[in-house]
Amino acid sequence: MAASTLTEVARLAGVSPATASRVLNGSARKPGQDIADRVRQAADSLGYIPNAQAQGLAKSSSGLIGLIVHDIADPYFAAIARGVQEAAREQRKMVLLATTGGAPAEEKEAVAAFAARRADSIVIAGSRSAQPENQEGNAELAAELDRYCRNGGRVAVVGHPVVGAEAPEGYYVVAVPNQELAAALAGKLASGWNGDFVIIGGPKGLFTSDDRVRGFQEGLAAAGREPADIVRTTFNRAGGYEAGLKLAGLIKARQAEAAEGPAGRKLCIFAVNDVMAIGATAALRSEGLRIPRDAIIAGFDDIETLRDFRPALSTVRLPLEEIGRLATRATAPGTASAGEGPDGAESNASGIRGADAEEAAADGVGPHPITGEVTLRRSTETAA
Amino acid sequence: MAASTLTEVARLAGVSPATASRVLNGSARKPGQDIADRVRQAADSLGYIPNAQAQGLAKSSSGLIGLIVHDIADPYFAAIARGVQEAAREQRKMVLLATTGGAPAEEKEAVAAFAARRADSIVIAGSRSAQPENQEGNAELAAELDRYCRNGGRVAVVGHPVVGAEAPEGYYVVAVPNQELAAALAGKLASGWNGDFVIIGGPKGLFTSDDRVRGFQEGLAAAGREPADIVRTTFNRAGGYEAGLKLAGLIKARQAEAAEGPAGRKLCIFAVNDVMAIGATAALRSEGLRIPRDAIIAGFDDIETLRDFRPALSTVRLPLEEIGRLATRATAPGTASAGEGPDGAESNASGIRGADAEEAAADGVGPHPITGEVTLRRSTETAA
DNA sequence: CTGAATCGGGAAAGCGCATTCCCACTACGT
DNA sequence: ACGTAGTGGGAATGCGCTTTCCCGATTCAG
Repeated sequence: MAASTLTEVARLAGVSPATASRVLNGSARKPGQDIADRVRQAADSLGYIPNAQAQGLAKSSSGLIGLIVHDIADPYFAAIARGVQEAAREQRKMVLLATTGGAPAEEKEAVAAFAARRADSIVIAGSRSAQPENQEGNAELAAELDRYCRNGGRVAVVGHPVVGAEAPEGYYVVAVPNQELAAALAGKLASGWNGDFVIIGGPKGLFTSDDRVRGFQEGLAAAGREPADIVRTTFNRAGGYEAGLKLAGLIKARQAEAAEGPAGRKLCIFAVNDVMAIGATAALRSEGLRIPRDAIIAGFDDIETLRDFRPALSTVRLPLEEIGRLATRATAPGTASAGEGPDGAESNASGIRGADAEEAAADGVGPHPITGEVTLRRSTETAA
Repeated sequence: MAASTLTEVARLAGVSPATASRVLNGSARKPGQDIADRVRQAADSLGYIPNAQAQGLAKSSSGLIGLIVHDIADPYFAAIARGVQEAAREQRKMVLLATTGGAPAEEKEAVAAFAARRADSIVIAGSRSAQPENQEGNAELAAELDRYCRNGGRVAVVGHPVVGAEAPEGYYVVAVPNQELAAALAGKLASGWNGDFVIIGGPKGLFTSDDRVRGFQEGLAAAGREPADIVRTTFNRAGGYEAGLKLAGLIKARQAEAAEGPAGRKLCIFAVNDVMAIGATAALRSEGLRIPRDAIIAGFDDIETLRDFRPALSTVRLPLEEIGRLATRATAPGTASAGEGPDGAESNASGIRGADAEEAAADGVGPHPITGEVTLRRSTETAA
C-alpha cells in the first residue's frame, strides 16, 4: 500500500482534486460545508498525509528552516537549537540540522543543501572566523548566501556577519555584545581582585573569541590594570584543559618564586567560554592545584548544565535560547522588515547592547537587542 | 532572479533536459565526455542547484532522516543527536529535527510530519512511557509508525519498542541494557558501601526510569541488601533538585537520630540519570550537606559535560553517540536486514547486553549490541 | 423577468526533475 | 553486403499538488 494521494481522496469523496486540495489545505476558497465534510472524511478514512515535497514544489516553499551549528552536542549550540526549534514550531515549520565543525567550506555546503531543499530560511549559529586558511571558504559561503538571499531566502546569523557578505535583502544578524560583556566582566573581576589576569582564548581569527579577549583587555585597561597574557588554544573543553595544564606550570613557578621573594599574586584566569573554563579547571585540579586557593577562574556563556558546577564559575549569562528564537523569528516573513541603512539609528539605550546597536536594530534583530548579564560567582566553596 | 532550473542549464548547454539530468545527477547512463563537460560548465555558470523537492517527488525519496527527541538541549539527547548526525552524513542525508517533550501525541505529529516530507527513515530517541494518560497517544503513535513503515519507511527507536507497535518490516529497536547496567552499578556500589540506598526515579511508567530502578533493586537484592526507597519526580534536573531537597530533610533527621542512638548509616543516593543526580547534589549542597561526607550519590549516562563535575558522579557510561549512530545505520537501506522472529537467537554472549539480546539482534541493531560500562568514581575530593 | 454579478465546482497547466520509451546512428557479426 | 546488437541522445510522461482559468448555476438589482 503506497501512501494515498490527494487524487484518491478526491475520487473517494466524489469531487475533483482541486476541491479536495482546497478543503484539506488552507486555501482562500472554502468549499461548501457538506463537500468539505465528505472530503475530510474520505481523507482520514484513507489516512491521507499530504506530500510535502509536492506541496513545496507546487508553491515553492518548503516549511523548512535550516540550522547550522558547529556541533550539536556542544551545550552552547544545543541551547540555541532549542530556541530555534521553539520559534520554528511557532511558525509551524520544521528544522533541518547541519553540523559543520565550524569550517566555512562545510557551511557553504550546508547552505547549498538547504537551498536545494528550498528551506524558507537559514540560521547560522556558529562563530565566524577570519583565519587565513578559511578565506576562500568564507568567500564561497558569502557567495552562496548571497545567491540564497537573492532567490528569496532569508538568513540570520548569530554573532557576526559572514565575512565578505554584503547585506542583501533578507540577511539579518543577531548581534551579541561579546566585547561589552567581556569588558564588564573584567571590570567586575578587577574590582574585587588585585592579582594578575590571564586569558585562555580560542584560535586567533575566531570572532567570538577575539571579541571577548579584546573586551576583556579593554575592561582591564579601564580598571587601570595591565593587559593580560593570552594563551591560545582550541575553542572547546580540550583546549581549555590543555591551556590549564600550561597555566598550572606557570602558577607553580610563581608560587615557588613567591616563597622566596615578595608575595606572588594569585592568578585570575578568564577562559573565553564556559566549556573551556571547565577544561582548565579540570587541568588545574589534575595538577594538584585548587580553586580558589591557587587561582580563580571565570568563563563566558553561563551554560545551563554547568551552573551546578563547583567551584562556581564567574561568567556572563548569554540568553542562548532567546538568541536562537530571535534569530529564527527575524527570518520569519512579515517580521521586522529589514530596514536598510542605519538611518533609524536610535541612541544606545540602557543596558549593554550589541556592538553595533543601530545596525542590529536595522537588521531586524527584533524588538529588543541581546543583552547579557555578568554573574560573579564566589568560589568560596573549595574544591580540588 | 529565480533559482535556475535543469531545463535552463540544458538549454544553455544545447542539450535536452534528460541529458542534463543524466550528467548532473548520478544516473546509470553516462553521457559522452564532451557533452558532460558542456553541461557541467553550463550548470555552474548558472549556479545551478538541483531542486531537492522536485528530485524527491520524481524518485519518491527525500534524503531526509527524521530525529525525534524530547529536548535537544538535554545533553543526553544532544549526544545522541550528534551520533545521528554523523551517520546521516555518512549516508549523505540531512537530519530533520523534532522535539516533543516526550508526549506521544506530539511524537505522532512528528512522525506524520516526517512522513509528509517522505523522510527515508526516522529515529526516535526519547524514552517510551506507559503512563495511562499517554495510552491513547501511544496507540496513535504506533498506528502512525505502522503506516509509515508499510509505506516503506524505516524507523529505529532507542531503548524500548513503541508501546503497542507490532514490529513491521523496517522497524528496529536499539536495546539499551538499562536494567543490567543499573544492577551492575548497584552491585559495585553495594560492595563498597554498607549504608542504605535511596533511589531518585522518574515518573512511574517511564520505561528508561523504571528499568533502571528495577535493575538497581535487583542488584541490591543480589548483593543481599534491602530494597531501596524510591522518590519519584520528573526526569530532569529540576526533579533531581526537588527530590534532593526532600532527601536532605531525611538525611538530617537520620543524623539527628544517630547522634543519640546507634551510629546512623550514611545514605547512598542513586538518581536514574546524571542530570537528576546533579540536581540532587545541588539541593543537598544548598541545604548545607556535603558529599561524600553526608551522603554519596550516583547517576546514570555519564554525560560528557558533567564528567568534570566534582564530587565526581559514580555513573554508568552509555555510548550515547554510538547509540545514535547505530540507530541511524540500522535504518539505512542495505543494512542489517530485519531478520524477523527470534529464531536466530544466539546465546547471550559476554558483557552486559540488551534486555532481550536475541530480539535486539533480530531487530538489526547492528554488528554489536549496546554495552555500557559502570564507572565508580571516588568522591574523595570534598565539595560542598 | 431579464441582465449582470457572484458563487462553487471542475479542467488543466504547470512546479522541476527522473525515467521510460523511442529513434537515429555506429560498430559489429557471419 | 545485410542484419543485428549496442550506443547516445531526445521526446514525453508522470511524481502529487496548487492555482489559474473557465463555466454552469444562483442570486440580486433594475
